[in-house]
Amino acid sequence: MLSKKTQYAFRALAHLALNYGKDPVRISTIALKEKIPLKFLENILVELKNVDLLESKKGKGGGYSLKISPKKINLATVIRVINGPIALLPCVSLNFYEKCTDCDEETCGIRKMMIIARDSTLKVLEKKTLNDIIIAKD
Amino acid sequence: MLSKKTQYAFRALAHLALNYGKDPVRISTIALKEKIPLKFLENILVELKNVDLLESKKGKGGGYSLKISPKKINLATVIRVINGPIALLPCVSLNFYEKCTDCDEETCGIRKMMIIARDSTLKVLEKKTLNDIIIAKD
DNA sequence: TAATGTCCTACCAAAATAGTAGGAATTAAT
DNA sequence: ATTAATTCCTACTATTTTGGTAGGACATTA
Ligand code: FES
Ligand code: FES
Repeated sequence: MLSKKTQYAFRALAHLALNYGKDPVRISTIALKEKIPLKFLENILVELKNVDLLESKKGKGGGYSLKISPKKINLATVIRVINGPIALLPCVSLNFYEKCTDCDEETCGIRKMMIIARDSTLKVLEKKTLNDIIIAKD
Repeated sequence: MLSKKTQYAFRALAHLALNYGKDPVRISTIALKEKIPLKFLENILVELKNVDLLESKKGKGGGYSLKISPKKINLATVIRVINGPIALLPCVSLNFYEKCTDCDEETCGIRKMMIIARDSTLKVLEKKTLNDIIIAKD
């Protein structure tokens, strides 16, 4: 399951997606509207900014906004930044690969199945975007 | 990601699948061959027994064996028993549903996307079985 | 009744999760 | 220049989950 932090990230990003092209939105506004703990949200938004999904402006009239179009931010990207690997096992992760201890990759049937599962999941998560989230509301 | 415990469970089950129809296998044998901590493995096997995937025999000549055919044990079942929910959010879990706090299910676009992702993942995990794991070795 | 095995209860340390606190840095308006 | 508004940074903390271990009770077979 995704962490609450990741769920918060999605809610915040969906909020910002609705404001794409408009003025920046303050953290406090997002926290209030989306009911996310303020200081926790601060951490999340900075992380998203550090990977260039968001941009920020300080001082009066400042806040956060999406750096790129909601159509170009897919769900897999967000999950990887905030939550980590999408694959079910480290040995099948594309972005966070680690060798399984005491298991031989060549002959491992578990691994082969988990590759199939991963590809099936990724097919959805890499195709669906923030834009799909906000249009799905209707 | 799946816990190490779940990965151990799969390794043990794959081992037992290869012995399906034969004599029961001792915990200590599985622990040794699959390199799983013995006492930890005990816990795992008891859990799998409690949901009727395994059967056990005590005393000399005893051990564990699959209670049903490896073709009838799918990966989703194993994951749910040892690891918990497969869905990415509590609000889209079929077997471990919980309401999201501060999020309205009717209008939530995040939820709608995660349902699609869940179905895609389940399509694989519910179709693939222990038998697929052991034949995939070749 | 002794040996062989599973089963049960309880405990433990390390890591991850879900935050909180306090202030520094930057920008904009006065 | 000063002040107010806002993000940004560092660090701390409590709770839960993970990944085990220990010791013996219970059941089965020879
Ligand atoms: S190599 Fe990763 S599970 Fe076997
Ligand atoms: S209802 Fe579960 S994420 Fe919105």
